[in-house]
Amino acid sequence: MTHDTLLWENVLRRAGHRVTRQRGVIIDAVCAGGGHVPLGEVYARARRQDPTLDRSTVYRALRMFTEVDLVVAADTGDGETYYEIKRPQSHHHLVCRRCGCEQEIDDSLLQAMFAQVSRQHGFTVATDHLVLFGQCAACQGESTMPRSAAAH
Amino acid sequence: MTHDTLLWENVLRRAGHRVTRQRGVIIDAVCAGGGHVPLGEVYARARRQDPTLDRSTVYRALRMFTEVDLVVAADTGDGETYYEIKRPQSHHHLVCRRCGCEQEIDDSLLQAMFAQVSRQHGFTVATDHLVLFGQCAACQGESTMPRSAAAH
DNA sequence: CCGTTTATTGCCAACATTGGCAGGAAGCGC
DNA sequence: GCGCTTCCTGCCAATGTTGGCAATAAACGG
Repeated sequence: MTHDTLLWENVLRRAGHRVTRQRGVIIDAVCAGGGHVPLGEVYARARRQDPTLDRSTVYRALRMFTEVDLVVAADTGDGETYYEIKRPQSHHHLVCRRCGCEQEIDDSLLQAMFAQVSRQHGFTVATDHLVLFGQCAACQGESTMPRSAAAH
Repeated sequence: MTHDTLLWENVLRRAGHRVTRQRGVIIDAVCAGGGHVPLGEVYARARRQDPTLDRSTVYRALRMFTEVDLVVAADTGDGETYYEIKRPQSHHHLVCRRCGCEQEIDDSLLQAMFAQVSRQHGFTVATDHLVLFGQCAACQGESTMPRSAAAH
């Protein structure tokens, strides 16, 4: 099990939210998915446990989970939002625009930049699941063409 | 005028796209909006010039403009995507989660981090309009450290 | 346990965005 | 200019997501 049942219940209660059967099913579904799970998959998986579950409930639950830092949401730009159980150490993702592959990068790479932003603008960055687009190592090797020409 | 009429026409032609009345109206509407323009505003403004213009056309044109680097898109997380004429030097945005205010930051702040990503992962980041969420200077003063003068 | 209070749910409608399709127009060679 | 080819547009349907509303159930005090 990726999450401790008591843990999320307490997080919710402490934040003033109620612990419901639906929310349990939903957070289980996120865990079951492993890494990044698109909402559709969370919904499908949760529906198997509770066939009356509504999509709105999943959306609302996931948004709330994000607010209390139980899960992180990432928009990879393909039209769907992906969810993932929040790990103690936050991380970010690189998404290749060419082949669509994803890889994780460590938060430490960004911390220096965040600190600089804070120094220069007094702004504390709280983005804990950034998605950076670009081109992965493999795709770079094979592409001699300009990006625009290869796109379609 | 923020954009040179001939410029965008040539960019489109060179990329193998056609120059149409609709696209002209749309890029004018983006320019007229100044900085960040939500799609709805681009649409509304463009409709005034051409009442038969369809929403899909605006979406498609803006996506294409983004691909040929005439425009940059930014998702600030409020449900709408914002568009902006691409400036020679790319920049990014800080959005305060508390008060919703936005400020620009320079690309140079991120370049070091991008270089590091490239070194460690062989991944070339091509994100040229990042939106970082967090808390602005003003909001930090009143929330992180509830001073004597603070709420209640 | 039982009732009260109020967050939450399921249903439904609305909004933002994308994709398919047939008619229309841009670009090009004549 | 004229016609051909192909891209683009407008219309419509579908998908992803959010919000309103009445019924329901969690949390809490008696």
